Amino acid sequence: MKVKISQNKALKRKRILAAAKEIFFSSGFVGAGMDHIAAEAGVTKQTVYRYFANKEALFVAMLEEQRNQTANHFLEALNDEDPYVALQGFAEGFVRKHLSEEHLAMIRLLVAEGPQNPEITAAFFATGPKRTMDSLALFVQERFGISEAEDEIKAFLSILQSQRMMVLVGQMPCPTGSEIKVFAKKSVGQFLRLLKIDIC
Amino acid sequence: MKVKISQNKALKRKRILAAAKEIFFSSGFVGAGMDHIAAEAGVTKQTVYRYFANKEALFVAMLEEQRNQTANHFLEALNDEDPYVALQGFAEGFVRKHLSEEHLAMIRLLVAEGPQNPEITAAFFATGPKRTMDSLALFVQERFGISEAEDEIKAFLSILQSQRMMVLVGQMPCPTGSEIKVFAKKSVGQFLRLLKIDIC
DNA sequence: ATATAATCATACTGAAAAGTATGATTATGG
DNA sequence: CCATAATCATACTTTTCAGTATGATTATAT
Repeated sequence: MKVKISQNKALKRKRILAAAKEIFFSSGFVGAGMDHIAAEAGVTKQTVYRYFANKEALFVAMLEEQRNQTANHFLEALNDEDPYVALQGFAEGFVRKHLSEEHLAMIRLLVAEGPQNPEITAAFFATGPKRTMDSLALFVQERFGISEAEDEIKAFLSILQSQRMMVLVGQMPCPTGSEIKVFAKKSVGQFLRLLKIDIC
Repeated sequence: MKVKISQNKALKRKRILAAAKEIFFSSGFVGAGMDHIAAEAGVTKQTVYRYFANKEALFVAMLEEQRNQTANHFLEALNDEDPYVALQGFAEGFVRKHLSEEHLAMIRLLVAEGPQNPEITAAFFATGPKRTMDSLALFVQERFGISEAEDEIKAFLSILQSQRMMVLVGQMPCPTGSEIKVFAKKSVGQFLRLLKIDIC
């Protein structure tokens, strides 16, 4: 009983990329096997090699796919009319994203394979952080009338990202949703203090 | 005579561990070959296996060795009579260490192999950060009369460590000595602002 | 000095995994 | 309906590498 499967090439490509993501994320670049990826995609190894020249090409294509599908929707929170609510929402979303399983797995891959392929990691991180920085700079300019706050913004983002490193390195377990809320609130408070804004 | 034996054995062990460090750091856990390590140590593979049961045992032993030989001498800077000089010295030493080639290589190894061997990374980071936190807590208590500054200290250390992540991930090149100085100064200023200490 | 233990040199085993080959089978387009 | 391209199933090649085996050689111990 063969179900008629649409042999759409783009679909099959996506299936292979999804399987590659699954396996690369869970096993790392070297740990992932092409047979394994093919099986996960419900496809033969030869089919994988018809779409991608070799393992590294598949890896890079998968990173590309991932980067294109990843949206920084936490920036939208900055549009809230109340600037403090906006910051809180941003901080929460930012931390949540940077602690997501997908993001952690990606960081692990990039940190591990980074030295061998520096251009890959550089490309992946080229756009994201810059846009976040710019959005925050515009935000503090418009809402608080503060310009030249680059150092404070960098510090803010550093604080928000600190848990990621600790989780990556086994210093702490991945925090829960409510723990993230508390942490985000504290961090926003520290950001405001750095900007010399007294909230109370 | 017994002493002489153990000295020779200990020496050979150290040579093997040094070679392992070299190769593991430059090639990663999987990329490092036992033949390669043995050659680097000027020893036969069988000798390596006489001292260490297998690759993973050698890896763990190497991490242990590294941890024991790594001193947090940046803590000594906190003893300076001028608290601002003390903080500046601490910050500089802290950043410099966390950007050293050795430390970066170690982080890469631990982040990459972390998921497979969580206990290794946990053990490695068990003592260091805690002692640093405690020393800083004592410092602000004694010098500034501030207790309960845990959140601010965490933020300070997060800021100081932020460049490491960026370097690891290819967002920025490893900063020079003078750039580290400038960065440390800025960061100390932000720490003081978080503590509500007005320096000017 | 002689037995014992450590090291050397070299080769082998076994497993894993990337990539290839091939003939059969199935889908697709004209 | 037929030709062509894609996919399947399976097996093979080749390489790499951890770990083992062995016999020779050197150091250490009693």
